[in-house]
Amino acid sequence: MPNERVALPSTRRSLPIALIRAREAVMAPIREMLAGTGLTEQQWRVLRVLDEFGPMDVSRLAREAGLMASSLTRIVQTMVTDGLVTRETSASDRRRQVIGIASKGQEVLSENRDAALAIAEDLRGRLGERDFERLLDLLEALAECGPRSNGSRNVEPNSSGRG
Amino acid sequence: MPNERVALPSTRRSLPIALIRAREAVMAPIREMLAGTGLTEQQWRVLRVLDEFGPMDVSRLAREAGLMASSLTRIVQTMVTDGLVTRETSASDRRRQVIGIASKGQEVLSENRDAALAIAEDLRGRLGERDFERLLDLLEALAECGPRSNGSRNVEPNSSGRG
DNA sequence: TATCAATAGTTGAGATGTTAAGCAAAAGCC
DNA sequence: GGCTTTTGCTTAACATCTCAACTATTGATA
Repeated sequence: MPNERVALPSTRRSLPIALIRAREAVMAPIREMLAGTGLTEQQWRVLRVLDEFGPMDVSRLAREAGLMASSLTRIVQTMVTDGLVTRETSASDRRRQVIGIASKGQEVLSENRDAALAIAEDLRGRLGERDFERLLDLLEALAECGPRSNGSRNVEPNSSGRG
Repeated sequence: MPNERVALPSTRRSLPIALIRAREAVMAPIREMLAGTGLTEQQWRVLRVLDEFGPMDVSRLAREAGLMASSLTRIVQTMVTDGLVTRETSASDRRRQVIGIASKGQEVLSENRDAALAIAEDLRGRLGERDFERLLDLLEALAECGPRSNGSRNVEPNSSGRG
């Protein structure tokens, strides 16, 4: 029998779960599109960002594509091997790795541009122009009120067991 | 240099990326809360669902918690080992595995209930009551128009009445 | 009864998410 | 210059995601 003591908000109206379900629905057609290319959804995002803004270092690429730097390191390694992107050390700052689109990456983008556009417009149509924009605004507001609101970095020096 | 041929929507207004960023912001305080417990965010969701609805089989648990059945199999295995949940074969259908909360799971829930409630209310406050509800409605609508274009799958009559 | 299809759950493999630790280059300071 | 701190990226370890293949049970069928 469910616990009645404090009544947490229902998981049916839980933001974490709702965000996961929504992402699942949004990604379904994109994954279907990518199935024929051998790309993962993350690799596709990397190409999309580089296509929009041009070559950039790993840090910015991670930020723009919504990926963690540690994940991106591995993703880029695979993509370099597959001829999708290029990677070279920056001349002005040898710490930075500048990532750019390689020929095969351009091919994949060209071949899937129309399909991707159709998927985006279909989604926009289903939700409605107004709700679509409102949703993006709300998600952006949500992201803003998170980690970057201020310092307040809670440092708990614990590390209890659980190896 | 960016490709100009068709102009895909900007990644700055991309739903997949926006959803990931929003989830990141929402999960940050929850992860901080869970850091002291040794639970992952998925394990916490499992406990939350079982706490709200009581024992259930793996399929429904996966649906309610927004997890894939294959992931849940492994998550439950770990949680059984850690004494967080129980697992027993259903008497009426031996294919089904019924999952319930174990004593240690109840403990974790009790110990973190207040903190979880505070996090949820803080988020609600930051976004504002109206936007918070609107966001949940929009995310639900998005999830509905995804894999099953069926529509009308809504169980609750609260859909989009108000402005 | 034997058989086939559907369902519930599990497992395997490869890729990503998450955290912590590590290294090299750059920036700041004496 | 020599020293310390910060920054950018990488690696390691473990958990999860995703897809595909698999087992076991159930239900339908002849």
